[in-house]
Amino acid sequence: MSEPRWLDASQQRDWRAYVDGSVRLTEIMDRDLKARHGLSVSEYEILVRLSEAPDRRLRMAELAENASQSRSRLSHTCSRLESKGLVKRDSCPNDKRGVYAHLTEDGFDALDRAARDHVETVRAFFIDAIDPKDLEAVGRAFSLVLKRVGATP
Amino acid sequence: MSEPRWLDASQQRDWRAYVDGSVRLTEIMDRDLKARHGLSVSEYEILVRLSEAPDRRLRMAELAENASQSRSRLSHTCSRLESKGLVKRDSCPNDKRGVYAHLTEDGFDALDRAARDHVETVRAFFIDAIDPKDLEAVGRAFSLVLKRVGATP
DNA sequence: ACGCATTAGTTGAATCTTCAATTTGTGCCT
DNA sequence: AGGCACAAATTGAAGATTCAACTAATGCGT
Repeated sequence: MSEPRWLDASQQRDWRAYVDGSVRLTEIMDRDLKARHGLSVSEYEILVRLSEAPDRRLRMAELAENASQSRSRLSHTCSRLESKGLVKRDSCPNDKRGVYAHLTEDGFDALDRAARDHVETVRAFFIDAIDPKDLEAVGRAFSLVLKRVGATP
Repeated sequence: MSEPRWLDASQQRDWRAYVDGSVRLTEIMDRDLKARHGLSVSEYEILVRLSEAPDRRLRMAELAENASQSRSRLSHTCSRLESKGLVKRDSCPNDKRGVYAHLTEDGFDALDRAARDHVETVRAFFIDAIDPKDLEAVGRAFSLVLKRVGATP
């Protein structure tokens, strides 16, 4: 019941800048991807992680983990992606409970096209907006956040 | 149709760290606020902005802008907050189209309680995880992102 | 003062996400 | 082998968000 340790003025400013900036930024990314390629950011992320996996396929649970999504959400989103023909699911030989999601050719092509535009947006609103030293600091900062969060399941 | 300028390895790392870190972080904030106070992050943000406004009230459009939400989303969310008794809306004397949203006493109390816990979570997973110099860099970085994004309506 | 483009805000339907329950299968323990 | 706790994935309903359409009021230009 003690008085909480409030943030000091500069911590407050930094936290707020991050909160506001990141909300606006993802909104832009989302609009852009949706308008130009009909993909939401979370669909895009799924395609990215699959494209980087060996054989372009992953177990659902692993994909959920990589893409920072709940399993349920991934199931639903995968169904949509599957009906668009970008992803295919089939069952896993070893573990009969398991399911592999993998990129189709169309999925790979769609990702390739989307990524070309997406990278320009990332540059325009993030990379090019930030001083290179600060960008490295952002990287360090969020790696540590990630670590901290990861230690809390 | 030219080859896009892909990110170099360290830009890639930094961008990814941010994307993953921020998704996980907001997920934690959301769970925490919801579990302990029955508020989503976006509801919380609305209460915060109202609490800081003169007379604890704002026009809907201004509130939407401050809280980085679409007007439509704000309308829906405000309806929920209103039915919880945390916010009240009444019409604006000058501009008959206009609506003021303002914090109720209950709303202020709920925010006060939530903020005390929230600040601890922000510390635990963000402020305390990051080197102070890097935190400042994050603040600078996202202020610029915000500026860049703001110039694009 | 009239007309008309613009702004404030809300609404309902479609879409997406979360939550809790369900199904199916694994693997340990005895 | 039988029983049982646990893990993988999906499902459907409830809740939240987006999108487009709508109402109502303002204010500018003539």
